[in-house]
Amino acid sequence: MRPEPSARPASPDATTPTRILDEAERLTQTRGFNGFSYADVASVVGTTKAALHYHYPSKADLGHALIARYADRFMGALDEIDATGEAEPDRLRRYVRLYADVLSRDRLCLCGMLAAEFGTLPDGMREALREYFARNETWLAALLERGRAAATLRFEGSPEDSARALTAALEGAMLLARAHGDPKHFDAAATFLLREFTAT
Amino acid sequence: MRPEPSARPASPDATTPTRILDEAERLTQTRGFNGFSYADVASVVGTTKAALHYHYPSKADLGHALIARYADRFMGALDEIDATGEAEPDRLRRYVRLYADVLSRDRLCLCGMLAAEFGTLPDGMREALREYFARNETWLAALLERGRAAATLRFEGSPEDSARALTAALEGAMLLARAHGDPKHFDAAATFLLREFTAT
DNA sequence: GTCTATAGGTGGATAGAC
DNA sequence: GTCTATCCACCTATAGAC
Repeated sequence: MRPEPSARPASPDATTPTRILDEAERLTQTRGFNGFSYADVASVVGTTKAALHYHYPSKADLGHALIARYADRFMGALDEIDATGEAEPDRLRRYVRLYADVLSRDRLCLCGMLAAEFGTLPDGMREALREYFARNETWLAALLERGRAAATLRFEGSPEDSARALTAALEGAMLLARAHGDPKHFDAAATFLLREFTAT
Repeated sequence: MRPEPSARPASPDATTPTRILDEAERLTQTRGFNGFSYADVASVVGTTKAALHYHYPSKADLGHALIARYADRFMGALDEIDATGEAEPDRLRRYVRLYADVLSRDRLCLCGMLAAEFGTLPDGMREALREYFARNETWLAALLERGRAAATLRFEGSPEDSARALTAALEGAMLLARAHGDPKHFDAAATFLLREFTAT
């Protein structure tokens, strides 16, 4: 593969499995799960392909671990948003910012990337992906419903459908912002979406 | 690779370059540009890898041809929409239906798929992709602007930003509908978006 | 837990006959 | 234009020493 500009481990003090996941995650978010090899990860982590296979015997195992950790972190971030106790429009803005932060680090959503590679993923990873999006949308739908009940958010149709549309729009906006080479395109799309839900 | 259920050429009477493009297009839309090989295409077309390399010397050449044909067809479809002379809301519905039709054939937008693989694409294909989305959004922005002027469409902000948000949402909705395994998720998102633009 | 070495397969691409 | 045969780089994965 074409080597990345500065291929250095992001967290040199972490344990090996963590450093492997860190780099595999970065590569999946930038090049896709099919866009990197064990050799790519090993060269950045500073170890060998065999060591990777010791921690993650098959690439499907690695992929499963990637989704599990990413999902845990994301759900953790949602818990933090809930813990703020803010009103729904503010929580919604925080939710959108989660995506913007990923893009600002020149990455795409790990699961959005994997969704694009859905046709080549092993069954286990497919199921984990569906689970991720389902939990994501369940949380968002609950937020939308509370907001509508409190008259601070406005939308027609079911909260579930609106949550799915919003998630899809954010994933697509990340995708196209990167293709355009301009993160501001994401912000414009995000502004548009937030306006639709918060307009009086 | 895991062979597809029914691997038969879709257009057995067409010329070889066309049949190659047909199958490469199908594979890109289902598995991604990095998710298939010349051998995969050759086996379905009923020829050899060498014959493919005769028509498309490198995979980048093949990719460029894929984008060019897809873009031509898509812009042709936009011309047809314009030729109907319908009001903007109806044209917008036709535009959304273009995406739904692709999904109904168990495919994703070719360029959306390539956008996800952006990090691994050669420069020429990246440029062609940007061009595709730019033309797409220009057409859509013009439609939105006319609709707003005629008071048949409603949105805030610039037509360009709204067009980008809409395109992104449709691309993302295709992606997630496939991951969920349910095309109805796309329809729900499309309904939501159309309602936002056409609500009185 | 990490290494060297290598197996076994597939990737894109080419040479040269027909 | 299409074929057979082949090259070489790279892929995932394993064996076995340390």
